[in-house]
Amino acid sequence: MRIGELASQAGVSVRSLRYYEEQGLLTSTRSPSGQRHYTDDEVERVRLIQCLYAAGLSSRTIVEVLPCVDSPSERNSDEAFERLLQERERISRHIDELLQARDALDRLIDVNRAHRAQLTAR
Amino acid sequence: MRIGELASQAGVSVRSLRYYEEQGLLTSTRSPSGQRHYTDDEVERVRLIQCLYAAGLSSRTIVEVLPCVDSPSERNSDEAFERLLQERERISRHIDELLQARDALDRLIDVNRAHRAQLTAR
DNA sequence: CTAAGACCTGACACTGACGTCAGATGCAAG
DNA sequence: CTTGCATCTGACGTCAGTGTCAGGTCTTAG
Repeated sequence: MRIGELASQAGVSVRSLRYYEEQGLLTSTRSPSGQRHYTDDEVERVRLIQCLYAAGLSSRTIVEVLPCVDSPSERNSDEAFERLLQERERISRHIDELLQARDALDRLIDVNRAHRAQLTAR
Repeated sequence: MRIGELASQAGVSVRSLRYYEEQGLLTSTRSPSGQRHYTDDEVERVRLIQCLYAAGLSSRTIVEVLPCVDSPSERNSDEAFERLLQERERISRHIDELLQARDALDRLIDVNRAHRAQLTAR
């Protein structure tokens, strides 16, 4: 599959895929003319990458944890595994922050609804 | 209270406070010499702003919803209220994304733990 | 009064994941 | 063959919140 196909299947831009490769998140085989080719598996990989980005991991961090994705059976990934645990915690903290913020918004919404109800009643 | 005091009480940088003012999130009274002065209430306001930033709202969005904070009783805030609801939904969706990402990490962590256990056993 | 530290404005730097453009090449269909 | 679309590399643009520096003024303790 060529880059455009992968992009549309994974729901990202072609630009992003090239960027991922540049950052070491994704590899491609090249045709003699230099065009990138991908296997079907890469679709899932790109989706995972997107998921991690959405969770606030940076390219560099994703690179650091990739050993746990690519070779969980090898021992060379102590740092990667440690990083994985760290990021899990970070995400949990972030979720807590968002829950707090949502509560704050809910309180605001309630207060405003109350005032609006009054105005309507008058 | 002057800007340094507010900064330390609210746990943000002086730079940030000036930026908030520039963006219309915060107002200050000025001493004759031009120094900013704040009331105690502003501490809470800054904390709320920080909370909203942490939830992914931009300065512009915060400006848009501020009428709901400052004058929930007035009717001029239909758009603001609408925006409030929108942002609440956005945050909820973001929380879902984070939960998904955390699940993905948890699966990775489990797989890696399993492999590690095997290695240790040998 | 004086020195140190807080404050002022204005401006440039930075980060990171892309968008976008330019100019060149590859490839499939008519 | 050609036309048109996909792809290539390389480079610059963007956005937003904040760090940081420069050069000047204000305030306060001793």
